[in-house]
Amino acid sequence: MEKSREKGLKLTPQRMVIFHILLENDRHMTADEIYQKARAEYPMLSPATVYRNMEQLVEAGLLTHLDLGGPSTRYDTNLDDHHHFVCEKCGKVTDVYLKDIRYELDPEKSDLSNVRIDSPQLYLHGVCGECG
Amino acid sequence: MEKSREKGLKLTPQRMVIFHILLENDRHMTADEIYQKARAEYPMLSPATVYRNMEQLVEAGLLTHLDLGGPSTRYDTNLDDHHHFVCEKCGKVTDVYLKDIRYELDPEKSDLSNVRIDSPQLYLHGVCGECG
DNA sequence: TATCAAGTGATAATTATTCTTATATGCTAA
DNA sequence: TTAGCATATAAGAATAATTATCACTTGATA
Repeated sequence: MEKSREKGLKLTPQRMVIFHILLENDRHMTADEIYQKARAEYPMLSPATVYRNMEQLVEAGLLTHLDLGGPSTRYDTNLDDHHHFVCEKCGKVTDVYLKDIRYELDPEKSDLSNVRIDSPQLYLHGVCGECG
Repeated sequence: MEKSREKGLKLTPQRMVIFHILLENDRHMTADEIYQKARAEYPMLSPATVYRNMEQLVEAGLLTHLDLGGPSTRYDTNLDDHHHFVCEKCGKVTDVYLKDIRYELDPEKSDLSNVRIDSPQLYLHGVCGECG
């Protein structure tokens, strides 16, 4: 029975709390933000558990990293093909859906002929409605 | 003489060393990488001085932050209008110059009509020639 | 010359994260 | 049914990156 090689993620109470937080909140939280909220439901939760679980969820393909400056890694629960707008003032992140994106390299300055591009990610920086 | 209100950045020896490092090296260094190289030239240099100066240079418009996941902030000395390719394997960052970039929002899902967009930044993730 | 802003090194402190260790839990094989 | 293993955990130590604090220096300015 080839069963033993599976490394399944068990659905522990801690994970259920984390899932719950992820479902109820903003899509672009840091591990610490999740930890802070989760302790309300599960006070003995340890930060290490949250950090560990977040990375496991990334590996399992349920989350992705979001790289927006700032000290802490953010996680994105939105797995759709999308992009981001970031407000420079308040830091709020908004998902941006595109119908189309196309870009043309400047061949004199950039040669990407020998690289494999997986995913173009567009980050729109600016000032949001509330701040501007 | 309206001179006293200027807050000039003095050209201290420490700053000269930092400039020197910035000119001679990769365009996407972390503050610590710069510190490590700079101490060779100026052993009593303090890390705080490097971190402090890097942020001052950003404020002065001579550098920009580069947001590429990973633990440390990177600084970009290239002020041209450009974008970045990041190798997922080795982490190397390559400047990408575009002749043109255009994107079309999906109006049903994204409304950016009340935001001001300063700069679209394209990040191309993939695998570089050496790694792929 | 007294003053002051800018700048610095040393060090403490903070933040974000990871590691370590001892322990728990539930499945699986004997 | 029970030993053993993989998965998981809390707690706290440890680490890395960065920032804050403080006392001191320096060069320009009033």
